[in-house]
Amino acid sequence: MAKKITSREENYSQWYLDVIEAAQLADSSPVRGCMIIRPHGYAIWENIQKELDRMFKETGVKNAYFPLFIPKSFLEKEAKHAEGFAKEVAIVTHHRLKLGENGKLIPDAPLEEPLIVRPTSETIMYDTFSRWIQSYRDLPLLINQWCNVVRWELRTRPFLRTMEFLWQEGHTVHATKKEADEETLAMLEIYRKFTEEYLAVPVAVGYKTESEKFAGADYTTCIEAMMQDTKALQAGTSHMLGQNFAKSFEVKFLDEKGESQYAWQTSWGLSTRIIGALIMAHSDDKGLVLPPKIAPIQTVIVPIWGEKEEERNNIFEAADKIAEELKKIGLSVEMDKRDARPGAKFFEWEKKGVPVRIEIGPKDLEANSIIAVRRDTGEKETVAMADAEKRIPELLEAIQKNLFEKALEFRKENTHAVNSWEEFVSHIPEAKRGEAEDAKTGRGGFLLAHWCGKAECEAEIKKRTKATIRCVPFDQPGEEGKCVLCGGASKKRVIFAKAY
RNA sequence: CGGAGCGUAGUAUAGUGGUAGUACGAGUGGUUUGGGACCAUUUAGUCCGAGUUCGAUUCUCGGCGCUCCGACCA
Repeated sequence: MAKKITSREENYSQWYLDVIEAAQLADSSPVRGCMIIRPHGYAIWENIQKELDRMFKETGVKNAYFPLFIPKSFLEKEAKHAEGFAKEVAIVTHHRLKLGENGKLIPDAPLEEPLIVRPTSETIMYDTFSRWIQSYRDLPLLINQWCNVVRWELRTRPFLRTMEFLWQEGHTVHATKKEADEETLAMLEIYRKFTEEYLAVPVAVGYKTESEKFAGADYTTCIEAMMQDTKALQAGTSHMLGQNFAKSFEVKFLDEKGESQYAWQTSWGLSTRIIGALIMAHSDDKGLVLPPKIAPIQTVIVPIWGEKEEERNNIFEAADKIAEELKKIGLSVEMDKRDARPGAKFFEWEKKGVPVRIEIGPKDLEANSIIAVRRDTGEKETVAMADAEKRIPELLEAIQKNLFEKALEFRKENTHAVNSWEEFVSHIPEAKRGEAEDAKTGRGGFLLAHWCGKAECEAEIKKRTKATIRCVPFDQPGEEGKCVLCGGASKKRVIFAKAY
């Protein structure tokens, strides 16, 4: 029997920290809520970067880098943006330390203007963009930046909400509103495609409500995923900024008639939070389950040998040959020749989420075959050595497909159309200390319900159930209905869910 | 910053007002190797401080630490 790592029911976040061997620094630490990512977790991030970067570049986006520090005056320029981020920024006020009498270092030399550690880079980038852009010939400007940002959150959760996180933020500038609208949706589509096709995590796409949109945007679009505990996770956002920042930062251009115009802008981001989504969407009690397209190791080969040295050498030779063949067709292969028992190795690679394990032992060598084991289903099959380079990619493809379908099926099972308040609250999970007022014993999930569009109703529902509007989905058909709370008129259902 | 709970070996856990156990891990020697090996052996622990007591790991108070929950959050 496999040893369970830690029960998901008891403590979800501890469980996935265990499987990925990552850590969040404790609350008592001065850098509480920051995270440490070990090599195996970081390798996943590198693969995410690689694929996203490729997709961005196909649309003409170029990478650049801007300063970590933002002058306070920059953040003040766009009023809504300033208001939205003021509560959660780290501020640099000094630029030197002096040695005190007791050996303690004391901040010295205050800065004339405090610097904000970027919570996002709109302001510092657009100040520069205003100088880069002169005429319509300079547009569109399509810039992306891979960096870290800091948001001083009161309560953190590993990967899902950390004080410092890694992300990419894209910023584009356009001559027309239409072009910017299209860009906003095009980038969201890249996020959807990436998340579904590479991470095998199905997502709902739609608009954020006014109360949930990005501070300073005209509107925000998002992808929302469902985790295995039925809670929702915002996995990526794409914002139409309109001319809000253009007006604050003087991002102007001369059009074909020689007239000065404010530009239209978008920004879009996806962070290390997506690793949390990946872990929580697929993993089981044996550990991580990684979709083949993003797994740092796609196949691990575990040779099994007896006591005879000659036999061992023969097995190693055959294993090396298989590894070479698989590497030649582009797979990432790990060879595990360590002197340990096979069972111990199996468990270790399962915990790390490697999609396919290959076993080669004396019996297999004799039969000129190998054993291939799928991580998602645990199924074992015998494959002729000559067929390995054909069969292993097939298995990887099947795993990728199966993971997505399983997650999609789970989401379907936990999505409910509800038509009354009684029905709505019947799906809200049982109340714990200090939780939702109207909670019953439901399983949660996505609730498709009518909503009148008023922020007061949205807030009241949140207060009573802890469920928020995750998005106003693009693909919901128009349908006359009544707001689930106040009975006001509604033309479309929205997705309510408890969120991370 | 509030509310609750918990502090026993590297980790996970028992137990007791009088000698602190077990498992895993780690070290050594040997036998092993197709699902977390076995035998022998070694290793290491009651968060800190004060009080009650002949005696405190246990009871009381204070501190510190950790976890969970809440406020905050695109």
